This record gives sequence, structure tokens and C-alpha cells, in this order.
Amino acid sequence: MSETTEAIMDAAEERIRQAGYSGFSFREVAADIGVKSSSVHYHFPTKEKLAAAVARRYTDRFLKGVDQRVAEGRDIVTAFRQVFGDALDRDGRMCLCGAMGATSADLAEEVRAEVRRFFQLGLERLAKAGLAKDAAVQVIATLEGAMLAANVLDDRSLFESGTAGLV
Amino acid sequence: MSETTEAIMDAAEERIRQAGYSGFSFREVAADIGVKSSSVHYHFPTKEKLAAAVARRYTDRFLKGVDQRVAEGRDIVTAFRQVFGDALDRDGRMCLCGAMGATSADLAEEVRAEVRRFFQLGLERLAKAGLAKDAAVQVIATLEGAMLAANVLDDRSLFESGTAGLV
DNA sequence: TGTTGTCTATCTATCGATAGATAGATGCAT
DNA sequence: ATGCATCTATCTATCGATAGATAGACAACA
Repeated sequence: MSETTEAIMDAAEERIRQAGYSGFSFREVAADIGVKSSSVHYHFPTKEKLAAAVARRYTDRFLKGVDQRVAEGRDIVTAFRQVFGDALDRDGRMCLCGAMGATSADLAEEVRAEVRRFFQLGLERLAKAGLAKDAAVQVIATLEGAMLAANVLDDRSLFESGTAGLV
Repeated sequence: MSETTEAIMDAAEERIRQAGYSGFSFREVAADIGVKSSSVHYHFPTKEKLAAAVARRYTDRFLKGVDQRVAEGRDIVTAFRQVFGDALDRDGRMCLCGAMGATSADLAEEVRAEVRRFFQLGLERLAKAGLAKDAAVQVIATLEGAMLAANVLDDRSLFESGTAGLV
């Protein structure tokens, strides 16, 4: 993947996490990295393709982080909590798939499928680690919701306090 | 409040819950109720004012539902869970303030304030009923997140299973 | 007659997307 | 080694559609 392609995806991820799928544009992403919007189209023919690629990369990176922490000996719930917490700290924003999933019904089909994949694989990881279905759903739900609350009220500590009961 | 004003708010609420703040438009709302977009502007001068009014009505209605259930003898967490569940069932969509809050950083200031109010008053109600701060945040977070997961995966039962652990 | 509400018509700005040109790198055949 | 062709990556310019917003005419009604 070329340098520009990666820069486009980075900028797009940040924009989407801030404003959602319908709230980001080729022009903004292009301006962020100092090219023209037509150049973004060269790398990603449509908005749908760009958002889908960003979502897939996000999910893969997310799961990799979880697996890594589990390999280091942490229990699965703590691993999830840390990776969500990192995303909140490092980027200071919503979960990408939470931001897009909130308008799931309005997403282009390919994007919607990637967002679904994020939740499905997350639940799968938790189930394979031995959690019952209810517990797995509760973990994902609480983490996503706590991230949302922390963003809305602009108070990072809400993520900690909202998810403390999980572990 | 006039009949048209109410119809506008109803249509806007539905649109926003489906597509978020930046995903709904005056033209769509107008078409939904069979008027022109300029007529919507007559009742709500700006998009910001319209969304803020819809959010305030939503929050007030939401809290009224909670209070009512508490008055009927239900415990506060069950009351919250039922009201969230009703919103999911009756409207089949995200929580309005969840849908907008996901892009909180991108909202017009007045709208952002109303979304904040929803979370603040929700936490306040839970705290007044005796819940510790951590517990209150966890309840709101889990309910919002479970609604999100149910929407993304298009499976209403995920809301039940994700929030069963709260009560 | 004045108020209320809706209309038509229009404005400016931006959207996603496309066409066509260009400059530079790469590859290959003579 | 030279010269032609292709590929890559960007540009400028533009498309039709749509966004939010506004002005002014018109109708209903008190």
C-alpha cells in the first residue's frame, strides 16, 4: 500500500470517527493531506469503498490488539477494555464502527457489512474465550456505550467508571 | 404546538435516528410530510434549531417514561431498560441521542448541548435513585451500546441479552 | 386588515464523481 | 543506449445533484 493511500485512510478514519459516514467528504480528506479530491478518487473510486477499507483495517487492527494482549496473559475482557480505552485515549474519539454503526440503516451496503463484521468478530472472540452469549454481548455493549458517553460528556473518566464493573 | 410543527418533528426524529444529524435534510423531512422545505424553515429557522428541539422533546419524553414506570413501582434500572427497549421496538431504531452523540464532536453547539443533557439527566435520575456513579454510568452505557449492537446486527434479541445482566 | 402558513423560485455552497491533461517513472524492443 | 509505450499519480475543470437558507407572492382566516 502506497504512502498516499495510507495517508488517505488515516485522514478518512479520523474524519469518520468524528463525524460519521455521511459527515465526511472527499474534499476534507484531500485537504487534510494536501492533495485534490480527484486524487483521493484515484485511490478509492467511491466513498463506499474508502469507508469500507477504513473499517476493515480498523477491525483487523482492533482484533490484533486484543489477541496480542491475550497472548501476554491478560483475560479477554481486560484485553477488550484496554483496546477500547486505547482507541479513546490515543485518538480521543469514538470507535470507528460505533460512529458508523449508529447510522447503520443508512450506510452503503459494503460499509454496513464491514461494521457488522466488527461486532460479529468481537462477539466471536469473546465466545471462543468461554463467555456465554449474554456476557459477550454485554461486554461489547458496555464498552461501546461507555465510549459514547465519554465522548458526549467529554469526560474520559466515564469510560473507566462505566466499564469497571465488567472485570 | 401546531399540527405541522409536530409532524415536522416526528419526521425529523425518525430521519435523525436513522441517519444522524448530518444525514438528514430539510428536503427529506418536508417530503415525508408533504410540504416544501421552505415551510420547514418557517417552523424551524435552522437545522440546528430543529435538531435541538427534537432532542429536547425526546429527552423529556424519555424521562417521563422512566418516571412513570418508577411511580408504578418498578426499580429504576428496570424502568430505564424498558424505556430503551420500547424505543427500540416501537421505532425500530437507535436512541436519538445515541445516534447524534456518536458524532458529538461534529454537532452544532445547541444540538450538542441537548445531547449532553440527555446523558446528564439520565445519570442524575439513576444517582438520585441511589445508584453509585460507576453503576449509573454502566447502566446508561450498556443500554446505549446494546441498542447499537442490536441495530448493527439487526437482531432485537441482542438488546435483551446484552442488558439482562443489569437487573 | 393583519397574521399565519405555505408556496414558487432562487441563491450560494458543497457534494460525489468524471474527463482529460500532464509530468515523471518504468519497461521493453530495437 | 535510444526511443516508444505504458503505467502511476496527480492536476484542472466540470458535471448534475443536493445541501441549507432566503425573498416575495399568495391564500386562508380572524
